Amino acid sequence: MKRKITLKHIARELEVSISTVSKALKNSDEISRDTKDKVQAFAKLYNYKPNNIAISLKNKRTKNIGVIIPDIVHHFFTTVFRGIEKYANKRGYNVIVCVSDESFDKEVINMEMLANGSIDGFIMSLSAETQAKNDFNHLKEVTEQGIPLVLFDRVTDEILCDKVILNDREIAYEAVDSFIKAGRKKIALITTESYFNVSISRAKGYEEALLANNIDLNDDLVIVLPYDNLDEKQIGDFFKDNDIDAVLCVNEIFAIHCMGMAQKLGFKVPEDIAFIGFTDGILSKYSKPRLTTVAQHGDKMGELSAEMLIDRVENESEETEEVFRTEVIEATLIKRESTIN
Amino acid sequence: MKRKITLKHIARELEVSISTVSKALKNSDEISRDTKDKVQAFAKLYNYKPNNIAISLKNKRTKNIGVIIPDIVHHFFTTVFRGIEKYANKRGYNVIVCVSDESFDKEVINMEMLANGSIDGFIMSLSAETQAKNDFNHLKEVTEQGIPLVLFDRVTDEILCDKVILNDREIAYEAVDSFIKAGRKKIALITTESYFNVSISRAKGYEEALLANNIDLNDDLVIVLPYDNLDEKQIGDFFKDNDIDAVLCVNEIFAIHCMGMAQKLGFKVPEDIAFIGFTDGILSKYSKPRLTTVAQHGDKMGELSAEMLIDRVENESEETEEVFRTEVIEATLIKRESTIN
DNA sequence: AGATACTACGAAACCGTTTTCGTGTTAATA
DNA sequence: TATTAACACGAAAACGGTTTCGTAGTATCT
Repeated sequence: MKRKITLKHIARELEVSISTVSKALKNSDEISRDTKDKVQAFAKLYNYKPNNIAISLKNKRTKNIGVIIPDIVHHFFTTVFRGIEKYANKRGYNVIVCVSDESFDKEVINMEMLANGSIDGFIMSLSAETQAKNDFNHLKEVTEQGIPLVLFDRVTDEILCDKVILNDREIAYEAVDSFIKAGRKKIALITTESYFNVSISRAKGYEEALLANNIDLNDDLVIVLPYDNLDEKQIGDFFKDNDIDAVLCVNEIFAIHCMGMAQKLGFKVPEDIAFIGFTDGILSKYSKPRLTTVAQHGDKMGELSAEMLIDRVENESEETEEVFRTEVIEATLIKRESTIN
Repeated sequence: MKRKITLKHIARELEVSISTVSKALKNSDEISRDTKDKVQAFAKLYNYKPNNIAISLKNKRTKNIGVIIPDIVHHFFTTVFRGIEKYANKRGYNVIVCVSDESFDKEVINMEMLANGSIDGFIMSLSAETQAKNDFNHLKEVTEQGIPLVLFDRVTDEILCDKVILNDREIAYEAVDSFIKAGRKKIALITTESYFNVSISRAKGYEEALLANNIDLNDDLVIVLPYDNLDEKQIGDFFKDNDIDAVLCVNEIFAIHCMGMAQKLGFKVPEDIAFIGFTDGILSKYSKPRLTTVAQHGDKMGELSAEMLIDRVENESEETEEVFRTEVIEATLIKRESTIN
């Protein structure tokens, strides 16, 4: 077992000082050609690689970024993560992932674990609990320490930092508008608890589209479901008790699930009821009928988040008045069979 | 912006030495009650937290583990990752993830990035390209340096290290046997290129089950599909040209895809053809009919991998002759509608 | 009173780098 | 020949901790 070799070893072996070795490996012109050759050859022979930790300590830069997401087994977050990882790697950064599991406490613990030198900056999406509690002190502490932070998708106005969001309102408007253009008028919205900022935006787009088309809002056509543990009966009743010809769902699971329930009740999709869901995941592509969805372009969101974070990390020098950006990713409507008639 | 406070700051402020501060914070009984109180109060007031990087350098332990997986947007790997992250966090470790994207080169680069001090050990699953090339020098180098390594699922005999695998052969046997017990005899296998160790095992289980039931092997009933970019025609022809009443697919996408194609051709599932797939992902739960699958218990696999890795990391002291373990996770057959008749 | 033993703390080494600054040697210049 | 400049290198500090060891001062014991 050949242990890692250090500058000290090389120095001792070659009977020069550590500083000389360090400089020689960096091709400093303070060092003679001869010495450089000797050192470089030796280093290559023994496969010397500088110790990242030591460099991090010296530079106060880890080249690691911390990502905290509510859930990893979830298509949207997974694609965002993939975008982050891809971009970060390209710029020589590694990614440390923590999963908050939608829990406020875990989010706090994870941030604290990472905030003590392990990472140069955070990319995160708020947990459900954090949004419900409306408590962002852990984020404040981090930003006050000067650690760059980028929030994506589930963001909050309470924190000043860079953000990357989806044009949720506009795309929901567009989706509902497309229903109306196709001659549908009894349009339902299936959403989550309102503390999700994205749900609020999507609901707003839904309402605006209806109003713009002179359709009255009808509270009966809006149903709020828990994030998990869907109640079959509640959904079934919703379809039975209301006269509905189109449904916008704020996520993919809701859409697939509700579409399934509606079909079970005898409704034809899209003839009787059309469906559009958010998140263009794998379920939408393989469902029957294939589901029309809002593609959130998680990859792009992740890449952009990583770019914004790394740029800020690397330019923290310019202590100009910090001016934060909020970038908007344009969602697109992927039309499939659940809306064609 | 309050910058991070260090031992040095506290020492200077309280007019004691750095060593005293360090010991006081660790409640050393070398330090008087008075001094300890003073230091601890001050530290709490200014929210002192030791710098992880400095500790890592000193201890030669980062409390980070590196995870390299071929793909993150893939249910099985995602659940394994979740298991790893959950367990690792419980033991105070963070997880750095790199995605090899099924590429040999990326796998190598990622390993090298992490092997220079960033992590205490690796958990990985081989990329398709690595398995095809059969080149494992990057793994050898890492293990020779004494960095613990755990391989899961896609493993190789070429490398001596801890491993966590699925009882692929046995569960494939069980699946095929269940087809036969249900009266089916014309059983197809839809698999991937044979350099995947798991595909080989599954094929073996398939064959053994047939032979054990006195059914002759028929090469026509075994089809090899590329990992992505499925060819509709090829699959359609497969069902048209052969007389098939049951299909075992080595992954979920193949299963869903092929089941869809078969239905499109007019076959009834499960009446005409029954399907079983590997990976109990979200597709299987929402498909029509719902798909019978082999649950690989990725979470458990991840947890076990992390446990084995961390145990080894923390016991590297006991330089006993290294004896490596290969643990087997028992897959289970989740029976759903695609096999009930 | 002198030897001994605690107590409470500080100096310094160490982890593995980078980087500044100082210096001995040689070569070029006045 | 004395001065200066260039060259090639090493010592040491620094990053932020931990830990070993040495010691001044006081308390205890004979």
